[in-house]
Amino acid sequence: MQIREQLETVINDALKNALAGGSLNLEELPEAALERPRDESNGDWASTVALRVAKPAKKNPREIAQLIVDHLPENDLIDSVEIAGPGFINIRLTPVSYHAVLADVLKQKDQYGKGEIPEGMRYVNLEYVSANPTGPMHVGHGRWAALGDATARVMRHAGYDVYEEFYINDAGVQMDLFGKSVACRYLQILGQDIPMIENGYGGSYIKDIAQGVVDRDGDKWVAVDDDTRTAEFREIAYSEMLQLMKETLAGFGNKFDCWFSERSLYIEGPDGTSPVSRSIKAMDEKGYVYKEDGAMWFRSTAFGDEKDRVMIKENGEFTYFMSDVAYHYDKLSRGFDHLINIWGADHHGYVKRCEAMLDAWGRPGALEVMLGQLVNLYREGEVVRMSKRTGEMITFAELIDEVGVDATRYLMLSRSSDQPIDFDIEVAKKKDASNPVYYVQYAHARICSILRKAAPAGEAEAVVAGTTSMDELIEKLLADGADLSLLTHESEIALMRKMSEFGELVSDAARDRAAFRLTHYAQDLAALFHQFYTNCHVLGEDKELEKARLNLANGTRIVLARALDLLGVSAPAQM
RNA sequence: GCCUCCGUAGCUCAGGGGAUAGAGCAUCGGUUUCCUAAACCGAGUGCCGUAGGUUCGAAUCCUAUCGGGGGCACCA
Repeated sequence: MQIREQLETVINDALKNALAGGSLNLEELPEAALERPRDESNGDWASTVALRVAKPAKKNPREIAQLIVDHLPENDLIDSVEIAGPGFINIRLTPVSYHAVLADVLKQKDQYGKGEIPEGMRYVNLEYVSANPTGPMHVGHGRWAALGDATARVMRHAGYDVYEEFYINDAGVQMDLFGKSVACRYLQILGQDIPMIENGYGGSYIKDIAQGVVDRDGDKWVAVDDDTRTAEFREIAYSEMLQLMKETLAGFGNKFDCWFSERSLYIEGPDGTSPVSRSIKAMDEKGYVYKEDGAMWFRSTAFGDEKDRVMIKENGEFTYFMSDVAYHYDKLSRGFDHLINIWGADHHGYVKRCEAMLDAWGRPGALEVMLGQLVNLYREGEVVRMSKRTGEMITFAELIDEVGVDATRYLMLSRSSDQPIDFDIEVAKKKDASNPVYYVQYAHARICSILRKAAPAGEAEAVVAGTTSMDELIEKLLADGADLSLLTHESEIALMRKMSEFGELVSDAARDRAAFRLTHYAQDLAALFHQFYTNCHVLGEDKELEKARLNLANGTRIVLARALDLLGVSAPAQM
């Protein structure tokens, strides 16, 4: 049980005692109202319950606070209590309660801070990136890749069952244009003097794909009719682009559970229905579908959308929105409790109509759209959009190549998704204090270094050589346990206090879909470790103290590594 | 015009009802016979965009307003 919950119980008991004794008059038991004071001089925890109930209880808040303090039950959690200001109850915890936190970390290891989400809210579909397979991913997609992955990791640690999905827009006009563009380049390479098609794709990667076909197939596709060639090139180009995206994302550490094809929405099953037809039927049955001007409409205005939306055009073609209707219906039918989509802020206008369709199916609120602000790329303060090398948009793959996965992820995640990011490539590449990712990683590496030094001769070398793992070494080294009550130094207590916040941080960050908070936490924890390192020598101290401190260092390592892992950033044992 | 995100230290941003508003960077000064100085310690900076309102209490909630980003198709 976490410290907050334990404290809540204690405060609740005090309130109950005061109520039972008749010294406090309230209709119902108020909440413990615990918070962490910003200023440490106001204690480890504070309750504002006295301020909150002053009015209904018709009493001065300081008097109420005193009553609560007088009725506190016996416990080994609270060291001292102080009534401050208008009626704050400031609580200082015993060292014992912090030692229990560390013991918990050491026991639970990477499971520390794991939460539980009740059945019925747990199974979540998270769809993100979903870049069109008609070109390489740009830097903005990278932000969604980092954000989606970290969100999934954080939510999983909080107890959700997250299913990560990538929606491939492999149907529709853009795909055809893409295929035609490559086919056109192909013919040009083979000497035909033809112009690029109207609205064709201009990037040099189109030529590269075409050249690839020339190298492989020669002039095999020159003599065939246009439709065959277009279809063939569309598939070739599509699979090449998709493969490229999969490789880039895998290299970035993303693992999607599903790559969902838009085309599949239009394929009829043995029963003669498709996701498209089923989704329309489900809407129609509730009365939200109508025909007008020869088109088929969704009455989204019934749910607050500013206008109704066309699903099937007058000419019989499906709109892009139709695909989304079918896609979301399909997701629902796969049994998810909740759907989350991560979109760029430029899709803001599209949200309402998508939420409306879930209303229409009787699942209001089941879809949550996370809108993230965009990424502005800089190099030494100057805006860059184009790559110097290719003269085209800098791709996500190029960015990772230049900056590295860890720094890219960390910087992409280090601020709220409501905030646009100014990503400076040169700053991201710096390996000094101005780059927070290395600050955090360095703390981890420092801890590992201490642990290696503490190991018997030969064993550390085995780790460096790779014949045993860091985990095995630590397991052996700390097998005896230690007397954690020796950890009483201010810097030691501060570290344990920070560790005690981890579980709550994870569950809050998961609830608020705010993975970026983990970056702040990691930096705070790293800073506290560096302070501890400076103030408290570990090796060569009194044997028992050394053991206790090694355990504290290892506990810090565990939590630090977990925090980094939730961000998808590596925790190096050496730097 | 409508919708939405944002406005907090020199810069980049946290904090989103609670106490004297924080962090990193940058700037200046200090610390190494000793576990990684990629570190630590010290110093300064704020009409929390503006004006009203709600509240015991507002940077935080509400309204208005100013400024900036993004969006408002039978396009995808």
